Amino acid sequence: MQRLTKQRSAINETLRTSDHPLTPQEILARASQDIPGLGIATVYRALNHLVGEGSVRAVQLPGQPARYERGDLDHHHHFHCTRCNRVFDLDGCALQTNYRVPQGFDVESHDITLSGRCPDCRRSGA
Amino acid sequence: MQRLTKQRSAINETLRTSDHPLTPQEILARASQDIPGLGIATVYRALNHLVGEGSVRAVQLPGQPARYERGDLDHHHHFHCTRCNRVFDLDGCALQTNYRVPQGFDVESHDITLSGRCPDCRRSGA
DNA sequence: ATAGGTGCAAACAGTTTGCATGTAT
DNA sequence: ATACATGCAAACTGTTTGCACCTAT
Repeated sequence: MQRLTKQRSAINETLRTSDHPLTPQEILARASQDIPGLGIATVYRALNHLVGEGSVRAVQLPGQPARYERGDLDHHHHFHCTRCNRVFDLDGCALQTNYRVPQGFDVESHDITLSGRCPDCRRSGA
Repeated sequence: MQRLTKQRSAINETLRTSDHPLTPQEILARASQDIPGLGIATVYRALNHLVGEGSVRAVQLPGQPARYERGDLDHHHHFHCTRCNRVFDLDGCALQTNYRVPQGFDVESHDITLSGRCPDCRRSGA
């Protein structure tokens, strides 16, 4: 039901070899080196399939285009550099362990994004 | 330098009397009752000004259009119901107090969104 | 009087979809 | 052989912008 094409392999491979989440455009740029003529629609379709399967996860940052990362990573969160706009993985969970929501709410998941300056931007910029 | 027009008053009033963040479309719908003919561009422009001033804050949820809330609220986070798509305010900070990022990162802010089912959807839906 | 605001429509960015063609199975 | 995938372009959604007109100061 799921066909393995060279485009999907290239997209998968791109995700698997990145140490941080990538936007569809970044994935297109990288995978295009292997598959000239690759279209952005194909990237989106592949990503949606992979997300559906669970082998890829969408990383949605406030006010940013979606980024994607492999789905087999341990639970973690992200750091968004507001200067260079890069996203870094942060290990572990930053949610307060005893945080309680009001009665009746059923929490199924959580997203945490820390923002600020990454080491590079801190060193060079102000 | 900042002119007080009836459209801005209406937009401000809409935000000030809501107990949860509103999308530009929701703001338009509500404020249009006072100001017939109000345009969506005006809503966006007013919101951008207000955010710039700090009197309004943007609430960006993963994969959702931006929502806006008054800027004078205490630090808090949000709950997003994945069934009805409503957003609720959660009091207090849910960030682990002793959470540390790797050396060199400068954390300036954080966003936390809990997702799941709200009491209404839990009661009715599955 | 005039700097700034408004409404409309056009322009944009990110994402999805229709369709004819191509290809893994 | 055929069901599914691809590439292109058109469509869509959320947001911004250009422009002529309007209005709070």
